Amino acid sequence: MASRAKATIFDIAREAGVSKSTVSLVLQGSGLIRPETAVKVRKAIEDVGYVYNRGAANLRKAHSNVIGMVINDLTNPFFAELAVGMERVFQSAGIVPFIANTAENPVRQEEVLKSLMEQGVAGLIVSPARGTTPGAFRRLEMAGVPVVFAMRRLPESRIPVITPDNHRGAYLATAHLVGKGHRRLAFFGGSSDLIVYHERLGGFREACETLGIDPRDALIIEGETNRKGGMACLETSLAMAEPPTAALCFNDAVAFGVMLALRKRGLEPGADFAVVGFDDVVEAEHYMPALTSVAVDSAGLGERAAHVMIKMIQSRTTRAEDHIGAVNLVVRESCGPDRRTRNRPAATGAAR
Amino acid sequence: MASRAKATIFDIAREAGVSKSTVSLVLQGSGLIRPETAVKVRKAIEDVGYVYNRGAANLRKAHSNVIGMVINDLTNPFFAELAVGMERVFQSAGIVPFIANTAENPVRQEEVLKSLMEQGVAGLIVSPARGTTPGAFRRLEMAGVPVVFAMRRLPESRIPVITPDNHRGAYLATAHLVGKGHRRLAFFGGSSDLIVYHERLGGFREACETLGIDPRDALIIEGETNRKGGMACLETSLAMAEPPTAALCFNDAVAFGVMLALRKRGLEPGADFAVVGFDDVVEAEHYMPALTSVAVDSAGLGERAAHVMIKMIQSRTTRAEDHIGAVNLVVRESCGPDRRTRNRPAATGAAR
DNA sequence: TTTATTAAATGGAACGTTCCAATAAATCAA
DNA sequence: TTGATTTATTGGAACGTTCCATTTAATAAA
Repeated sequence: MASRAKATIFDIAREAGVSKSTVSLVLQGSGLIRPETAVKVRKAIEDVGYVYNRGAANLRKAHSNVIGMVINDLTNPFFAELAVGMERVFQSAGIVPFIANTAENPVRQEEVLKSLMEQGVAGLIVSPARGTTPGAFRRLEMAGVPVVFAMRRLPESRIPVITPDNHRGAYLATAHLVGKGHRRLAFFGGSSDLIVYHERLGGFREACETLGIDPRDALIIEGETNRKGGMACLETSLAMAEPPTAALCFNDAVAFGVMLALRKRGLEPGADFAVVGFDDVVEAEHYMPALTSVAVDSAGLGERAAHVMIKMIQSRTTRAEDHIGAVNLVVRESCGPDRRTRNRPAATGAAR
Repeated sequence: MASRAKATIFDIAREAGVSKSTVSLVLQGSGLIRPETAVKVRKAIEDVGYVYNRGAANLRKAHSNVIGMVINDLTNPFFAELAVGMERVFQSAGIVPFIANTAENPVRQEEVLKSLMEQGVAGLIVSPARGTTPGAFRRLEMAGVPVVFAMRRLPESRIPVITPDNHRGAYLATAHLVGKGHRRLAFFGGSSDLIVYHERLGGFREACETLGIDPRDALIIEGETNRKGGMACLETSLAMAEPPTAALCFNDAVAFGVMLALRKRGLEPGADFAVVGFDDVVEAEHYMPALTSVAVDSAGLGERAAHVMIKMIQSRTTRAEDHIGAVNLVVRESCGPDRRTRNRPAATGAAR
């Protein structure tokens, strides 16, 4: 039961027979106090069941040891990994990250951001919700709180960004498909309100152009960025006069949807229709067939974002370099050669 | 650039030509101030770029509006859903949940808990890390902070618990397998340091007993609670003299592992070996074949936990009723009848 | 008009820390 | 011994709020 009025440093002081200042010093691990005094104080701390009041401390101290990470979709394993990567580095720096979910809702995001600010966070790592208005972060800039964007960027914003090289990833994946002999390609899923979409689509387009794919043979179908979206995209594409034989998907979830839809039609992903995903979530490896995907190392990006944040806090600046993370194509079993190609033999892929 | 010394209510007061108390009242939405004064103040708040300092406020106020949720594995979509459920109800109650991940590490958990306490949270919802010592929450009890456990419980603890009915879920699933004609059953994955394990295993055992399965035909293999663990369990079981024909898995991840391992051996999950999962994560539905699983409604449990927490905070108590959430078996395609059974025809399952 | 009542605004103390300047005690140099 | 220096400890002010008790202004009742 217990729980009398919360214990403060004064209670500790009384218990240990020293002054509040001494207690404070012990709490901060100052070397100024005599070791014996320190143990005495520490015992008292234990005895009175003291819990440190960081709010009170922050009133005097320059800044707090908490940073907020604001994530647009916690249920996406991809973002969860990002979070885990960040936590790794923050933990070893003795700072505690609090995660908040915006569920892809700008209004919710506004609330979360406000609340985190009020809590006095030292910095913010944000994967902005879709539809975030450019002005949404002006308050934070005004307040001088360091912010870094992770995975997603906002148009016309001076906030540093940590993202994978989406353009290159899409280029690599597309080139892989072309190398397998595919000539009628599709880009499935995503929508143009996402900058990531333009980046990935850009890589796809450039690859098509460079490698001599007729623009009319590069089909683009927007759609939701989940399994359902993928299924819909496939259906739409197969209903066309000359359907594609391979698709690069906006992300792995879309790719899974495409594979599901193929199976439903009695087609075998990989053999009958090649599909490449993006993000390389853990599931990709365990799928049937295993999904070829562009690995973005989200945990690594999370670590990177955390490091940048720590740097910003230490140098008390609100600016930092962007960081574009390397990507690489992980070739698995979801894209075989184009069966209908017979004029030129399929290039030997790096499948293993 | 901006960001002069942080603005306080005094700055607002000066700007608006009122007293700090008036500003405070406006901030709290008190009806005592004249509307015109209020707008004047609100304008000043905007102008000076004020951000509320909740730490300072909490120094006087009874308690804060933040509650912490401490989760043992954020990368498990199951827990992410739990989090999402909680957020839904907290949001509408105007309280902000901060999520922290312990990565199944008791030491990390200790740190996280400490940090949250120092931050002055109003309450804590915890899914304790594996290997948590019973004493780990004594400090919290002493401090009188309301705590509820979600999904997992601790031995000999008086902290209220919100969990699914694991025993019943396992019973249902086992009965389903028996109904399909299986007589040599296995329970795959999990380990005895988890109370959940004992609950689920208990349901399995009771069903076997009640439904006349020879105890020697009820095989129990512990293992990691992920895909790898599932694969290992299957291998071990098939190496036995009289291998089982069906398995109830500790959770869906284990079940996915089992299915993967079956495929690798050229066996068809469902037809050649029946497998049932537990938790019914979203993937279960989309797997190939779709996984029969015990649905636990994690989002619902999250909502429930949040409600209980709110009640506890309001009635300033640290006690509450446990809540055992209903479960139901979602029958899909991963368990057909036992092919080797021919003495008695398989009971018609509730497959749809 | 005077007085009582209500409405609006205010000053001051308190919340639990940190940190500076000051003191007290111990050690050293002369 | 005395003063200077170092080592430990301490009191007080400050941080940005809230809330109570007051004051002031406006309105109603007499």
